[in-house]
Amino acid sequence: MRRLRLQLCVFRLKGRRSGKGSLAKETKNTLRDSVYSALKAMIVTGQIPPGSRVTENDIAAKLTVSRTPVREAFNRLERDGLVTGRPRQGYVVTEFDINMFREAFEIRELLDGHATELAATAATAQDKARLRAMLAECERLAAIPERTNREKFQELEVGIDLHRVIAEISGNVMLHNMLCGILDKCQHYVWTELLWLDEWKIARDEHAEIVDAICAGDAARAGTLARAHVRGSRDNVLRLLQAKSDYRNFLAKAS
Amino acid sequence: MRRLRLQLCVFRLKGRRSGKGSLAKETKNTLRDSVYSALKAMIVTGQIPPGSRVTENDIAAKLTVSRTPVREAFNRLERDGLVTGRPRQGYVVTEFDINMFREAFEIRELLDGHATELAATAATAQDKARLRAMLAECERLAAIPERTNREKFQELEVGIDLHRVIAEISGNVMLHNMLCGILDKCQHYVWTELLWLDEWKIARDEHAEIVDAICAGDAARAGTLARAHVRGSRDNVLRLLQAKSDYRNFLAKAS
DNA sequence: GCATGCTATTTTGTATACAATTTTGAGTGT
DNA sequence: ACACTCAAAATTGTATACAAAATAGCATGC
Repeated sequence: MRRLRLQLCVFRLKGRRSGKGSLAKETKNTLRDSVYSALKAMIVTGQIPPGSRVTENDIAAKLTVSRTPVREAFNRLERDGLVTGRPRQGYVVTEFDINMFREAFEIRELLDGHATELAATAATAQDKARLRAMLAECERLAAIPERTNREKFQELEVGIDLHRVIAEISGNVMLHNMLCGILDKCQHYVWTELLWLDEWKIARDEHAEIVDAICAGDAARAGTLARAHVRGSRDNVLRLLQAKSDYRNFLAKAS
Repeated sequence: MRRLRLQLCVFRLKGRRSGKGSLAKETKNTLRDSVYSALKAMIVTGQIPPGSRVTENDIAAKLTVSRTPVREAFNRLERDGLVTGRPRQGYVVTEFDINMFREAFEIRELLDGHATELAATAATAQDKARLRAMLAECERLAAIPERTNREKFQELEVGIDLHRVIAEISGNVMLHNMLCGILDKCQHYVWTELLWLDEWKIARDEHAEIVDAICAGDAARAGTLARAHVRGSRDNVLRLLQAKSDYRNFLAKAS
């Protein structure tokens, strides 16, 4: 059974402090929250790969805290679906499950579509500026020549954050929270499974169209575009997964 | 600030062991799970009223366990949105918030509608029998003459469970989980805020129509009915809340 | 050489002890 | 009578100790 070996953070996530060593008082919340954020960041970015077993002691030692806050963080992560734990067998980073991926996108089509409709009605001038700025940031990151995984990941993150922000603008807090939960999982999977493929590409044009519709206040069009975008993303991801699976089968047959 | 006084269970929830005294090995899972179930049942049924402050020590003492499993249960409950806790100020059973109620029903319209569509396609003969049995149970409970709150609550619970089962039949596990989370909250509110009103009535006929459509395999009709039913429930609840609010205002003005 | 059973280690589950912070309340001064 | 201060109590946050269970490794027997 693969055992976790915590690697140093390759890069920092904006906003979140991905803790290595003692997580100081940077985030002056409770330790539990800090551990939660740190672990979540490590999982979502694939630094702790899916399927790896994670023990409380290791994490506690790495982060130089006691097991208690680590346990509580694990509880929350389990609730998020990022780790799965059975009674006395510890926790495992949730493995990729193509069926769950399908389910997630099926729900996203509903929720994202609705959130985008609401956002088109509710967006203030400030909100619109914020969305446009995110698009610009995406463009900037995409235009960097010979970019590394770091830039690729940043582009992915901004692209997904765009949907989080749209959900926030919708004004329905519960909707926002639910979508964020789903997006965390998707991000985790996309990053760990797909980003290494050269063919990966964020649908920048689709994002731009959606933002345009929101800025124009055209709720119906924004919703339609968003739903189509989710379907497109799903198909794109499933296609890549298929290619990856084929490749693996090819390797297996060759050996 | 109101302090919690745990009351004895007035009646037991089917399936769940609502723990009073030491929660024995009935559920042979971990203590954390037992505490979680017990607390959740107490909150959902309003035995611990919204707004009451809940301290770890009280619960731990009542259930004769240490604070550790209680803390972990609180963490999960907070994640469910049934209690809200601020860093060093303990936990409070989430208070009723009419806006959150609106948000929940807005999302339910999407998710319940979709789940019902899926269920109409996916339901097996066994599933259909199960749904019909639940309807029959509802009828039976409704027909009891001079029924007490106990029967009223049971009818409510079966009526809500119907939606949980439909979501389960849909086959989309994530959808099922999300809907269950929302329904828990709604049940909690309906029970604590509205059930005392005589006008409260479950829409038995609407439920029957939905089940009929599912059994007929008519996905489109089932979905349409489900969405209309959710809207109807929302309007019904909001109307009752308005009446309650008016009543309170009347009392306040009179004094 | 392989399977089986036992022990030893690891790891989680629970309890308790301690620290830090917030709340409460009494007491004092105006 | 009211407000303010400070101390004591209560409560959560964290650490550690102990118990129970599961895993892993080794030895033994076939």
